[in-house]
Amino acid sequence: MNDTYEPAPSMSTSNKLALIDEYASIARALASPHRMRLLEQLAQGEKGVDALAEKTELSFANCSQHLQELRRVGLVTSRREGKAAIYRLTDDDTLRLMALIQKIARQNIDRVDEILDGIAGGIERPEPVSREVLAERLAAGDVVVLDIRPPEEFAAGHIPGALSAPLDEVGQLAESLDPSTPIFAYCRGPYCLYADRAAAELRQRGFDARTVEGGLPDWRADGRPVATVDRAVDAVI
Amino acid sequence: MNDTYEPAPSMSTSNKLALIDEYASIARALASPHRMRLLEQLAQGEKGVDALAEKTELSFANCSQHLQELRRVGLVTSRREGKAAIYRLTDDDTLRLMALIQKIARQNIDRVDEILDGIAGGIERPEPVSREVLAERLAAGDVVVLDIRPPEEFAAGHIPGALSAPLDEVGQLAESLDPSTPIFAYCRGPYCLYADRAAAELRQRGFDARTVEGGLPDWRADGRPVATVDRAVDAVI
DNA sequence: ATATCATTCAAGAGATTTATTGAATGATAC
DNA sequence: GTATCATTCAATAAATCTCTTGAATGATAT
Repeated sequence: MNDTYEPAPSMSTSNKLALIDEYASIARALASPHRMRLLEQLAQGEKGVDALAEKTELSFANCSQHLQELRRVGLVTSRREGKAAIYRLTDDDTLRLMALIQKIARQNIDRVDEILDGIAGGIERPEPVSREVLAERLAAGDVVVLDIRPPEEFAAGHIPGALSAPLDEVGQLAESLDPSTPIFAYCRGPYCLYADRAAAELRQRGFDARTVEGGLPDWRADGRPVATVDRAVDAVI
Repeated sequence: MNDTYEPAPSMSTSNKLALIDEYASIARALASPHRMRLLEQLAQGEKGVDALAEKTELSFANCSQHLQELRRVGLVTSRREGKAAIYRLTDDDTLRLMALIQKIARQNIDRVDEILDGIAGGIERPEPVSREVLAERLAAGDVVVLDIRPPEEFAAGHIPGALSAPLDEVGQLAESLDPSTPIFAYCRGPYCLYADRAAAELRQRGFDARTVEGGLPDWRADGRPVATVDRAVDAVI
């Protein structure tokens, strides 16, 4: 950009700035709702460009360009499989980054509450229940436990006895539930909002719905049992 | 913004998108080298607008606008002190977010190496030394340990026996060191690049300089002793 | 080789972001 | 009250990003 007469007495400013530019470019890659949605899709498992274009309702070329941008900064990687290009998140750091951003968004309570209130209808949110309580009530059988994550993640591992209830289908599922039975909802973890959104919607429909502290990873870390779904072939890797 | 005719059958799409927009806007706030530099400055401690404008070489109004953008998304907060507006990072999550982005940048080894090689001059980077080895060599007294963090952080706590060597001053300090004595450099932690940059520069000058695994927080977590600097009044909070 | 399909590249109009300028605000001192 | 200083606001031109279009590539099948 500028600097041409840099005597470089110590660390040269241009190198320092080059690194900062690198940081900024990673953030820039995340700074688009479309790319964020692409990452959310990829968080559920690797997908081809066509599937992603369809899910995100982006044009083909546009979707491809966004994916390339994400790849350029190392947030996703791709491989070819025949004619198809399969994209996936590079590693857990990408997930962690998304989770951290979501956590910060949540802590912007003032602003996010305006949005969440659109979901919750102004009803006050109850405290999450601990995993210990969840385990007790689950053993007693007097609660319904919902796994709000995408079906792929549910299949790969879930709390035994939980029902798979992807966010999109919570409303539909609610019609078959008894409103007098409490509902505990969980998702990916403390920074994931799926369970919050689902519980808010269920409370709005008159259910006694609460979220669970932490998500499946925390449950697993407690040393508690995890169930998987055996599907036709190798649906679970 | 838009949506007026949303029957909201289950989770309404507009709420979902509103949240994703919120995430993206947080990332967008980070997606500018200038704002990233402002955050780096603020990571060293709270500062007024004038100090930040000077440090980052931004015009006053421009600096103020960038800070407002960071505040808008909750990454920093401000308070008034007389006529001055003092800004600081909202909480550790902002630091964590920066660290994670830096880590991802570092893992983009292909690209970042091109930049780091500009610092390292193509010399291969040795493995970091463990904190255990550091403690032994420090006790034996046959190494120089450098703390590459900003002076404020050094004052608040550092490895006993370490010299404060802010990145900007490493080159200058090097002139007073014996090139035959190995140098161990540390900074904030595994995702902070200060020590890497300092060690690269020192190696380029002919020193045997290596980084330490982890940073001061890890050292502290090991239960090892930490020294502080007592300054005039309440420099250390 | 040719055809076909999925993906990528390249270029341009349109929208958004940025830095600058100069004026407005808010807090303190007189 | 007025003056002064630090900061913020508002408006504009320049730079950048985005999406669309249509052509180019790469892999497979015929």
